Amino acid sequence: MAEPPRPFRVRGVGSPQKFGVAAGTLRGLLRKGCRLLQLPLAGSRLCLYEDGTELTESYFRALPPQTELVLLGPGQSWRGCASDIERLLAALSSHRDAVVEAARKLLTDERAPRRQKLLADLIHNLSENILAEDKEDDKKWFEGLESRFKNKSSYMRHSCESRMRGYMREVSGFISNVHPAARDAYRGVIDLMADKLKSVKYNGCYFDRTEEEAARLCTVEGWFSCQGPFDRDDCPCKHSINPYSNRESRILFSTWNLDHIIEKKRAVVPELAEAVKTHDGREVNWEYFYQLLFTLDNLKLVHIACHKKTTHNLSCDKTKIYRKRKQNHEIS
DNA sequence: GTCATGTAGTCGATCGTCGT
DNA sequence: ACGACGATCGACTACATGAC
Repeated sequence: MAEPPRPFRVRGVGSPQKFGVAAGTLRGLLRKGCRLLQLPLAGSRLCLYEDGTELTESYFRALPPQTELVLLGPGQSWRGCASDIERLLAALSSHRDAVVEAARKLLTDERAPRRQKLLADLIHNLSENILAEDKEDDKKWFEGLESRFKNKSSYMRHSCESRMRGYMREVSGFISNVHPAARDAYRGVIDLMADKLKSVKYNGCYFDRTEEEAARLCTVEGWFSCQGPFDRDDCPCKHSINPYSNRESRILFSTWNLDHIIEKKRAVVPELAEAVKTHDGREVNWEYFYQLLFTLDNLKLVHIACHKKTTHNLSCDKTKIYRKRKQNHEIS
């Protein structure tokens, strides 16, 4: 029985131009592709654009429609698009200073906003100094910051710490909304959480690229990836940023948010207030609330476009609000 | 408009370290 | 012991966007 034709995107090695080609079999697709790109059928193969895997008939049948493919003529090879990008980057960076200078010259006379943006983005991308860490090696990065900051990582740490302190402040500020009879208990929980926060240095490690891998949110070079909206597993736009790269990225990074999956103000803090009020002799599991408020268990780093300020409609896990009763007595 | 979600920055008090 | 200095930290201000 003949397979129904499915559409694919086919390009050659030499040019990025893509053609829409439909076929039901690998053989059929190859034939049409060769005609389009004027390649001999003998010795030509098709492979995945993404990683260069050569197609077999059975692999072909499993491909989703619109998969991007590269048609290889005899003797040609394709190692995947990564090599494409890397070739481009290598070509650019070997003439980096010259390219930047040329782009700057063009930009001074450029009036069209679209071209202005392209040039500015190019300059921006090429004038990064990602690896520089200390102030003397990248003075521009520190412009506008307090003089006490001497290296990039310590500033990034500070910015994370101050976010955490802000959360803590908000928890403390809620005490006026706590039932008067429960305020002492609430204060007790605040103190425990504050001590814990202090002992882990306000989780400043999340933004610090010099931290060990398990502790930081970024790569060792300082790249952060958007973790996507609270109700998704990934970022649909693949947002990423390296605030260590230049001053502009540093400033831009401040618009990225640590978003509480279970919302701090709508859910966690009110639940904590309720828990200390109606504990019925049970011990409030402050560590659970600590996790929700201050740790990556409940925090996602998101690009502002992935920050949904709408109600999340998530509530705390009722089974974790109180400590489990002790099964056996402690021996002192 | 108000309140919620976030953010950065300034100011001043306090703490800790270092050198005299 | 004392002062200088930087780091730390809370209180405060100001800003943006979204929901209602």
